[in-house]
Amino acid sequence: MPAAERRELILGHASEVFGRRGYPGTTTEQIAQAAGISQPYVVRMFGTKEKLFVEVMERALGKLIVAFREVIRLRDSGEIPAGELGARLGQAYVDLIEDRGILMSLMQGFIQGHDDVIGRRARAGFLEIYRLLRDEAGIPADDVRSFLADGMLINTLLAIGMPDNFEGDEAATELMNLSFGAKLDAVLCVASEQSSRQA
Amino acid sequence: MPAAERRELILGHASEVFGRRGYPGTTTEQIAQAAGISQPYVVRMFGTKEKLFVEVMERALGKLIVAFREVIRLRDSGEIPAGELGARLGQAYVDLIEDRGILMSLMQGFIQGHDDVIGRRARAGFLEIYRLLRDEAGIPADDVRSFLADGMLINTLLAIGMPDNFEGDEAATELMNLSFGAKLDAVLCVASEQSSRQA
DNA sequence: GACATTAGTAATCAATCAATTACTCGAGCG
DNA sequence: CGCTCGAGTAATTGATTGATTACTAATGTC
Repeated sequence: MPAAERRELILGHASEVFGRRGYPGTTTEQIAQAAGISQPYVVRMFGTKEKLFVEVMERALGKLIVAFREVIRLRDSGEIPAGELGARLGQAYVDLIEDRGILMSLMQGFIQGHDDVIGRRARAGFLEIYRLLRDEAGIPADDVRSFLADGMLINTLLAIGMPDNFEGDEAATELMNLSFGAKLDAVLCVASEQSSRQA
Repeated sequence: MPAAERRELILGHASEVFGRRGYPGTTTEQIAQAAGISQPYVVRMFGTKEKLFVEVMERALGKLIVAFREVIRLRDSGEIPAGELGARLGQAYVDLIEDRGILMSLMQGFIQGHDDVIGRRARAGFLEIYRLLRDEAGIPADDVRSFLADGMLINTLLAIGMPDNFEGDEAATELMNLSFGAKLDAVLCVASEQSSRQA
């Protein structure tokens, strides 16, 4: 397999494992197994575990930005009404759950703020999103804050494993309905897929 | 020093270190150093690192619940107007930042959802807060969701280290002003204290 | 004044993990 | 063929880490 392809394959699996277990909680061996290759090859391809994680974060941030920019483009070209911008951005965010590694590995980077390298990149990334929504999308600052807050709640619910473990709990069901809206079915579908893949 | 007192002292320091570095990223040695005792004693007092972390989470959750219940009591006894309940609860939450370990160790537990023991406890704790606000405080479900979202954004901003590294960044300053409100000064004060303590 | 009991520590161990080294295998190619 | 180069692994290593063991020093107390 050509190196570029293998690289992207590793990044995809690393994204998932890092997203689930966090940066310090993930071993390069776990990533190697997920990608179906040997541990030394993971290290060799990215230099260090830290560099791999930073690349995973950058890839996730990139996909998030692309998704948001596409919605903004649709608004600018008049394909969607300006009043719907917020709802469409929210929809774009929730859609990203389908590749859960994207949102989760980003979140895992966010809570690694104490780390010099990862923390710096995480803060820059977070502010990049903030500016994108405020300046490029033209959303009022406090609405951006509120939008980001909703996103962080979604991230937290995913990270805490709520979709995989809410079995019949009335409060959990209600909270998830309110947080994920119409996308809830898709979220649960992904959850059951991932549970079975893990087993 | 009597064991009970030492225990609480260790829990306090463990809360801070776990909150900053996360569960897998923290060593029992780091906690021992912070508490000024030997590493084996930390392990002996709590059995395992995992049990210590669960106790840290439980302690943090307990303090959060006490703070919220106090606000609800003030509303019930008429000492604060019912219309101010949400604002007062928000204030109570932001006040907790002064012991940053409380919010951060809880957050570190939330993103450990994949772990059987910690994840189960984290989910139960999160739902406990949800029910407290909805049932005991009587807040409409979607307002509770929104309140929790704001809390998760605050947690994320703290975890990402924004208060310690926003130096002159216009976007970061604006976002923090919007998120922490009047409490921003106190947040930054704690931040500088912790930075100097770390050095 | 022996004797527990409590509050700790020093030394060490087994396991884990990221990283390095030294290889192997196969495809292209002159 | 002989030879290199890209893709990959097996074996190993040095450092870290949670946990265990075996101790010691102080504090009552009968």
